[in-house]
Amino acid sequence: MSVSKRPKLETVAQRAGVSLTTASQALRGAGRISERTRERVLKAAGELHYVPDSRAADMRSGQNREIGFVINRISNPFNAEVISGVSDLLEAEGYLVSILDARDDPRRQQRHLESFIRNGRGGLLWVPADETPSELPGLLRAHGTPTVTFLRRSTADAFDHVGIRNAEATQIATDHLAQLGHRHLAYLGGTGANQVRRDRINGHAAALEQHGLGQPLIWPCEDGRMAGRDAMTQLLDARPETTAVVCNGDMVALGACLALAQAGLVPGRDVSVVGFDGIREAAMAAPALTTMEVSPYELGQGLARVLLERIRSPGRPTAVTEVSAKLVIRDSTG
Amino acid sequence: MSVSKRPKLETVAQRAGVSLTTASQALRGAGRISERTRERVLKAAGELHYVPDSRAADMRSGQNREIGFVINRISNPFNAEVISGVSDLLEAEGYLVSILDARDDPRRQQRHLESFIRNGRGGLLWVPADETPSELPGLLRAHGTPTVTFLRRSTADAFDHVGIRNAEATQIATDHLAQLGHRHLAYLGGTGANQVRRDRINGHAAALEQHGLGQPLIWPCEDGRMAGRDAMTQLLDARPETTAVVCNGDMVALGACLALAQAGLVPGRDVSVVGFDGIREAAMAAPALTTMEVSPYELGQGLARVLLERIRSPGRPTAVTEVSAKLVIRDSTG
DNA sequence: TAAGTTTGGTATATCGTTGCACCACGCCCG
DNA sequence: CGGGCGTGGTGCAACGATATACCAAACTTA
Repeated sequence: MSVSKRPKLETVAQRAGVSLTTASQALRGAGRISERTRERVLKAAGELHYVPDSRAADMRSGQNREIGFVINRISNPFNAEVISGVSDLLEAEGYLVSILDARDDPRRQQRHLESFIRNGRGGLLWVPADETPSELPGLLRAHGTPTVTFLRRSTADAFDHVGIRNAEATQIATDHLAQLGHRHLAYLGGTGANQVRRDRINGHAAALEQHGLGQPLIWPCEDGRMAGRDAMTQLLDARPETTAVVCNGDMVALGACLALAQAGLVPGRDVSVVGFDGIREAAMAAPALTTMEVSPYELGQGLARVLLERIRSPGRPTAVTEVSAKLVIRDSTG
Repeated sequence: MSVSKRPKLETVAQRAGVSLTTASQALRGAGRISERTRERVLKAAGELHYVPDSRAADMRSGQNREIGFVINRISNPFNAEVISGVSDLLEAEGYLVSILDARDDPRRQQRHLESFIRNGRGGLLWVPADETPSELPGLLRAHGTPTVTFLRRSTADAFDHVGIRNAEATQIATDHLAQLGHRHLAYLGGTGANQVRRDRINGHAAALEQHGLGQPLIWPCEDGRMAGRDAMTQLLDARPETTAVVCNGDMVALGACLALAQAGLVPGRDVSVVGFDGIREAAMAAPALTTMEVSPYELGQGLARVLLERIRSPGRPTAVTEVSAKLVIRDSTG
């Protein structure tokens, strides 16, 4: 089978016996075209499997309905649920959302953002990687790309932002544990010194201080179930007096529960575990996970809405939206 | 701050005091440009944060370095690992890979593919959803889009394809269990009647017959850990004589192990579980999962290679590549 | 020294589409 | 019957880049 070329508007126009402009208008429903002609054009287009080349169209019209979402670790359910929310809302508005996974690698992120600019997308949702070179925000601004940062703020806060009230959330979580009578807590998960984790640890520390429980015990680990399990196992070994952990994410928390079970301990009875995110599995796991719920799907929708507003009125001042996490008490604390 | 317009080549050329063509060539390293001039152009481009608009460039040159990957459920670690493999290889070749998650919804898939064609990507990797309207392959062919289907073949097999020898794999898995002495097996997971699942069930059935173990017991469920857990719990309840299950995926298998543990049973001692995929967690879980390993990351790289060949020589006949899954015996069988 | 060759650079057409100005025609109305 | 208007459509420039042909000057070479 030979390789067919992409059909173009010119061919459609010829087949329908009209001019290029008429064909274009007929297909778009613009201009003033008689019903009879429009049908002829539509028929010709259908027969040729014509689909307009929106790169050419966008170039001419200055429009662009492609949105990029640069995120890290799409396999994390929290991210996947956010992506669902973003996609559903933007697709309903006629946009195409394409996902670029930087996997927390600043170099990959850089490549993705440059490709993104090169391919002239209409808008960008971006979770900045931990070590983002400061020239990137400048680059994005210079191109006037409508941009919303998510979760982590870029150094230059010249963009709209949607995030979580991290300190507040971990403070509530820690307070919950303290009120249950726990005296030896730990903060489990996360690595490095990004703003999000710093805020969460600060909130944790503030609550500890409030209850007179001293300095926080920070136990870092990668994000993920297995990493959480292994870290918790080590923590149990090194600090057996620990009876409660606040986790940096639900996956880590689920891993921690796994470690407890393997050690013959019961989450929620012997050791309490609080998660963070509110992924669907948290509610279904056994034991069901107490967590600081942020409703990732809805969060994604909110994020998408902010981007739409930015696209529709580029001039407005940038806005920062922060949502509160809600303590959902289930069986992993007690 | 006002919204800046995207810098264009013309501005760069003016600033460097050269013609449009010279600027273009200097930036691309094409043509014959003196070192001195090239540096002037590069400097000007840097100062303006210039990034070429590859829509315009591709349009003129007929090139296109954007690849779309239409897949279902990016949160499944198997898919995520495949995506990593695909991205790493294609990005090294200078392509941009964007992910479109159809979430197994034929309508979403349709929208994504149409957007894809509209935006004129350079190549397509595609896991066809279960119920794919037959006009889609025709549409793709009419546009000459280099396309490789993955895992599931589209009805019209006019595309290159990379898949797994499914029947062979489940036959090996089932044989392994039969040789361990199991007599009451079940096939756990998957829904609907797609080709992949049918093949796997056929392989399972063939091995059963070979060992004189009668008809297969099919126990469907959605893909995912919690779904696998719940299905296994029901299976244990309905068919307590079952001592071994072949699973449609590692996530289901991990869920099955969860169900066993909750029922006070030990995977690999009381009931044997074989997974399918070979995701990283399979090796790290407790108990470590026996599985039919297909090395998703490498599989993704192979998939990307097939697409590259198709792009580089569009005329060659289409090829079907099938990889064998390898039985990796760990602790969940015995 | 005339003719060829290399070096460094420019002018112009072109990719596929849309925006805009404009035109031909028929009709209505004073 | 001339002017205004609505209807249906066309032609051309433009979006931002690259491909191609071409050109002027400097340098070889016979």
